[in-house]
Amino acid sequence: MRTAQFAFQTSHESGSARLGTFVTPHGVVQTPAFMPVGTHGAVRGLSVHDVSRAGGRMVLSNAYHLYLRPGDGMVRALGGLHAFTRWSGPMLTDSGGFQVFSLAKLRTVREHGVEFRSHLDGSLHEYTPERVMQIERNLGADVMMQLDELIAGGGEYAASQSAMERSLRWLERCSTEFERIERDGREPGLVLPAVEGITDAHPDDERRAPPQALFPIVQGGVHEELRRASVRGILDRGDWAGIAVGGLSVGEAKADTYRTIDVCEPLLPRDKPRYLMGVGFPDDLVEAVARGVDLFDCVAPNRMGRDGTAFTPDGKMQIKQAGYRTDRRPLVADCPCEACTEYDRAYLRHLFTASEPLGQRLLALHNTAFVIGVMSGARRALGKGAFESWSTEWLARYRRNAPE
RNA sequence: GGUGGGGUACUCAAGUGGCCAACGAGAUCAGACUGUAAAUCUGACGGAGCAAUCCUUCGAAGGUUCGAAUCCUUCCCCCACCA
Repeated sequence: MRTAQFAFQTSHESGSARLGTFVTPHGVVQTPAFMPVGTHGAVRGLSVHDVSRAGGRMVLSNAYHLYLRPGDGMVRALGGLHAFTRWSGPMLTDSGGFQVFSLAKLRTVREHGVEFRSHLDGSLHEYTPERVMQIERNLGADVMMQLDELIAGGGEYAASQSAMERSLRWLERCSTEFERIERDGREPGLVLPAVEGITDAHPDDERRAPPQALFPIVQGGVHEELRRASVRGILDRGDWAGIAVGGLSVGEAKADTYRTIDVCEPLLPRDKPRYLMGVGFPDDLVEAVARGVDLFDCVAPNRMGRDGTAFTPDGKMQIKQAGYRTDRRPLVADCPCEACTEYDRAYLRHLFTASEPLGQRLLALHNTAFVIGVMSGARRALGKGAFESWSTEWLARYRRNAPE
């Protein structure tokens, strides 16, 4: 595995929390870090400049969605995901494992793979671990995720076990295919779509995939033995540039989420980044950093902003509330984002009541900048050796007005 | 002046004797969203009450009926066409 271009180092620790540096072929990410989600090759509503200005250093896209549209071969023919989207920094592609879960009504899971009925046009697609590796290789993100299977939060032991064990078997197949492509180049039969201006869609040196790393995903629901077995199974199968923990924040109680991270953490290699998939409520981020997680992604900041909920140091805020009608204050005092420095709450509320897309964009931008800011706050505290007091105070303030 | 159509809750708009405090939509208010089928979804929306329930409503006033937004009479407005 050409992981030489991937490296991870920690410089400070506080309990399980770590301050680290994740090196990828497209740049360096200081951890803990939040990765904004750009499912279709764009962080919804935001430009790459918006994301960059918000402090984003690494973003993700989704292999399943890009495979359906515009097609992974098309992305490759257009120069790969970096060139296509103009995001020049580190990128990660999720495999579509989450869609096995979220599009449950449209698919059938078999050992060989997943049969998907496209949500776009109803066409049938076979999605195997091998095919997913080819897709993610064609997309060309720095980090690619294995195909996995997850089940709804708090799932039964047997179902969790079955999904966990299948994820391990699929990891084996993903890994084998990943190495085959590494060795033999991309699948020789692939005919790339014709793209104007590109005369030779795949010159010889293009046959070799760009340096990429494959991350395995720990599964096992909220069952401790299963989580431990999953981590052991993953580590038995090789050395990875990073390890993800998946299948959390999918409906289970927060206490179970935290407890499950606690179960996995001591077993995970200390010299590799840990990526907690799909977690991104501000308090969950801080709790997970305290439990040794380095990387996060989540659609919630963007989506909740789009739907009118803003994150603040004092908890959630619903900008549509009538009380903000004449509120001239910024959304969050001292927040450096565009929404907070250029506009006031009364105007932002107005944009929402008037259904102006600008309001959605500004709150999505703010929330994205906010969670990224929480991560940089955590890094500063770690660097000063003050993480424990910082996180305690941060969580106390954020939750002070919470109803629960 | 004549003929026809119409006035329903914040707005638009169903409803023509009991199942109507009154379909539906919008607006408004509140809430939810965690590896994005999400500019989505949920709830409230005449008043009071935790609730059973009670009170006030369908242009106005009378009337018929066990019972009316719905039927009758008169009146007030609006629209179209004809003079």
